[in-house]
Amino acid sequence: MSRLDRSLISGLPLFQGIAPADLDVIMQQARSLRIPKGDAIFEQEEEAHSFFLLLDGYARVVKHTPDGQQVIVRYISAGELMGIAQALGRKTYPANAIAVVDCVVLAWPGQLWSEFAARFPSFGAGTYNTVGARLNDAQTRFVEMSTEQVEQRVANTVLRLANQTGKKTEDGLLIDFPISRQDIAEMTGTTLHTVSRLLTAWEERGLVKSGRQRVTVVEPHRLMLLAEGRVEKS
Amino acid sequence: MSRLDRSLISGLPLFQGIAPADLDVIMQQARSLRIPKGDAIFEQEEEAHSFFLLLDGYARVVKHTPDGQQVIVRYISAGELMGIAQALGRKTYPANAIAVVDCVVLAWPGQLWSEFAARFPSFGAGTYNTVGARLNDAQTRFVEMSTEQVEQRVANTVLRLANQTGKKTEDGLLIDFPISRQDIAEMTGTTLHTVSRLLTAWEERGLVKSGRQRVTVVEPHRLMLLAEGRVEKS
DNA sequence: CGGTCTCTTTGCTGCCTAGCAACTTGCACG
DNA sequence: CGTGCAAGTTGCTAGGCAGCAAAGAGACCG
Repeated sequence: MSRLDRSLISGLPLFQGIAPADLDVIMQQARSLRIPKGDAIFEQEEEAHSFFLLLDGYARVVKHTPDGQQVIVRYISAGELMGIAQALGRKTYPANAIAVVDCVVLAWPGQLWSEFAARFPSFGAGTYNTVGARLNDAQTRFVEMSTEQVEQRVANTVLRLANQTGKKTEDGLLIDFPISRQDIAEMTGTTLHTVSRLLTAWEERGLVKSGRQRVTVVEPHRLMLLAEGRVEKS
Repeated sequence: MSRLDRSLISGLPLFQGIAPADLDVIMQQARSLRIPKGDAIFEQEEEAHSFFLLLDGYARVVKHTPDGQQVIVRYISAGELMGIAQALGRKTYPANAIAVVDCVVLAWPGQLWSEFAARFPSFGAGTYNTVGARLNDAQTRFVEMSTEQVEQRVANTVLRLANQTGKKTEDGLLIDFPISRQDIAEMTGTTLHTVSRLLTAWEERGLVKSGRQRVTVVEPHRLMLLAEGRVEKS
């Protein structure tokens, strides 16, 4: 394991207002892990032994249903906490986390969470803001699933991903990690076939460009109108 | 306003381990409100001035979509906290809360939340357990919406409500507050017509009994099988 | 550079369930 | 005790989208 320097985390909002000496203390107790693309960071039902900070890469949070289907709950970007079951009094992780690309994560033993939160109030508050945002997000997506049809849901999801991770290219906003039609289907409660048809239709209208494991939003504004159901469907 | 005694809250899990004298302090800062059936306790987008404890009754948490549809996010039972936006760093309430029957709530000014959490760690931890449970619930329902068809979703929802609030009657478990077909539809992303058809079909098979604003689960076990999709549909 | 595997596209069919409309039931209120 | 309204029921139709199947397109590997 390499030496862990506080500079890895000192720029993150979560650690603002914590003294450099304290950051060193925090880092001393962290382990750094490299997770190859496709490997699990933690798994559903597993005992929550650690909590994690994603330093680099992207991770996918996935829930499995009893009958073997899977649903993508969210994507995690670099700088975000994950696996914070302890903060919510849970004994096990509620989902799987899979590295979408090669990732670097920091891991701390679970019982340290409450210690950190007590010693560094801004850390605790920051975590709970994250939790609040995720709860809000989960409910928003539940409302979407309840009230919108597939095309609007897929449009909303693509827009969210582009906003969360989009990299500017000459064509538009490119989603920054490999994402298949199947992945988008698992986020929106549809099938890869339907997603494929939609992306093709959108591409013909100039809204997006897409290819193998790749989606670029060309015209966010028009796609947003479509997501809101205020224009003709494909 | 009537005198507020600590006995109103001393039995709740949330306040276990807090000294009677401290409970008195907590109660001194509370206002007690009676909310008639149908009135709002707080509203979506409104500034989060208070947080609440439902002392008696049931409340419905509802989100409105921009185009005027509404979705029922959850029901709150007596003894639960609600409107704890402050705990998650939110400035406004994320949804409406409506009294489903005449309710009694305690309200505290929002800024007291962090004070309580700091002085009474078990209170803070209890809140976050609640938040964790709600996040988990929201994600579970999202997965259901993604992977199950209407009949299974309605079955799951009716079972959850019966478990959460069910009163034993000679027929079975009766959901303890008035709930219409439309309400169930708004929890499951379907229409009142479909809910009506399902309840009728279930009643013919002896799984439930239902009437105007009333649902009784007669055979939870068989309904559960149906919810899991392991038996023939109606 | 060819073979293979995964991802993607696309046509066709069928079913679930939304949407509409008309009718019935039951509760509340004067 | 009748009247009115909200809640519930039910038949019919249509459409959105899943499911299946087969072919096409990249990417990776030896």
